[in-house]
Amino acid sequence: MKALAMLDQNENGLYPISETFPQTNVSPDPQSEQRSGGLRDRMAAKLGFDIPPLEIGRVSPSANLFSNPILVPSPILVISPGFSLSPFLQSPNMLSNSSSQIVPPCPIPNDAPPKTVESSGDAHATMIISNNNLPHQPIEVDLPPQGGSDDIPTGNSGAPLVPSFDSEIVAVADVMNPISLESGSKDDNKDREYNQEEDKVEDHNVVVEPPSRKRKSQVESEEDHPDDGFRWRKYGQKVVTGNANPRSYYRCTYTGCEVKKLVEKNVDNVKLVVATYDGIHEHVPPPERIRKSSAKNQSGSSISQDPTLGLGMLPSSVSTSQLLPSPLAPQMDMMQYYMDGLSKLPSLPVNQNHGSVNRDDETMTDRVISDGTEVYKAIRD
DNA sequence: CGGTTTTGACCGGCGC
DNA sequence: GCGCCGGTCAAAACCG
Repeated sequence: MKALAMLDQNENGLYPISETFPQTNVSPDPQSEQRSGGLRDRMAAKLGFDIPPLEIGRVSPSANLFSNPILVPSPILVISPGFSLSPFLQSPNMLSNSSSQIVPPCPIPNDAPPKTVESSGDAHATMIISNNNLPHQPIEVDLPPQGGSDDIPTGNSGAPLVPSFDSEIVAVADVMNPISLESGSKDDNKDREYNQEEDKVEDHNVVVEPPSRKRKSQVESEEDHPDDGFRWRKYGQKVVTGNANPRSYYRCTYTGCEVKKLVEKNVDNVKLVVATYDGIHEHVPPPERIRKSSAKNQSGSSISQDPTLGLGMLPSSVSTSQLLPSPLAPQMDMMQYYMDGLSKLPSLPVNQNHGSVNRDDETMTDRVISDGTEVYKAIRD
């Protein structure tokens, strides 16, 4: 999302939320589609590939997710299967480290070629981000099957409520320099195979349905098990071959949620935590965690800084009315959640120099927060 | 006291 | 069949 905002950066370096979050205009605005389309066109022009339109739907995610017929329908984002902003919001690195910088999903000038990375896992795409210690840090996100997924709830429009990781990641991979990560893992072969698939995608502009819903992220973290907004219960730990650092096994504690997470430290860099998510949360993060997140955000330390934030989560349905009682609450909560995420997004300098911190980063971030808050406030009012 | 973590044991898949 | 390995179980310990 932030990356999208960046792509639409105006000459002042600001990212008006009205364009950054065209879909946040919760009222059915016939012009919003037009605006969104305009932004989309500009982005598409910059990115060099066609971006399916974002759709705004008034659907009841709760009805789908929780089968509660009385809940007031709440506006949620319905992202077209062909495009989703979720990776940007979900990108832990984007939300985690104020000093980290994201390589935008578009060709950017750079003095030196980014550290080569390749998608890993059986269905991963790769995003390259940088950070002070790791100039180009990969985020690897597994791609869930597109469409036809039994367990991914869909809205009235049929678009998945669970954020889609497929095509947008592929799109990101398209315009970046996906290459090889020095992982040496036994998944490398599969990685290469999938890269070939991505190449096909690039050739034909067709999204290939990935076979796995696993998602893998490699993030920097001082913690062995960084908080990601969800509650996990550790059920095992094992030292696996090829890595002296033990691998920890976590299960989501949410009743009925089968999502699992494997966390292990990178062999080469213990500051890198590799988190592999198995499954997709079809529930929202614990409300207290969200509130805690907001509170912590203001104090500069939050779960949004968690490197693994959001992977495998369900941000577009965060605004279920189960969280807050007011009919307006769902919208507010969603907005707050997005704003929380936005507020933690570091600035996205187009000109990135090997992870060096843009001196204007903080200022730019502040401005973004300020603008976003103001615009959001205006929307709310 | 309820939830979480720890940790050794157990199980199934896979290669030899 | 055997051993290795990754993943899971479950009881005890720990913690707030």
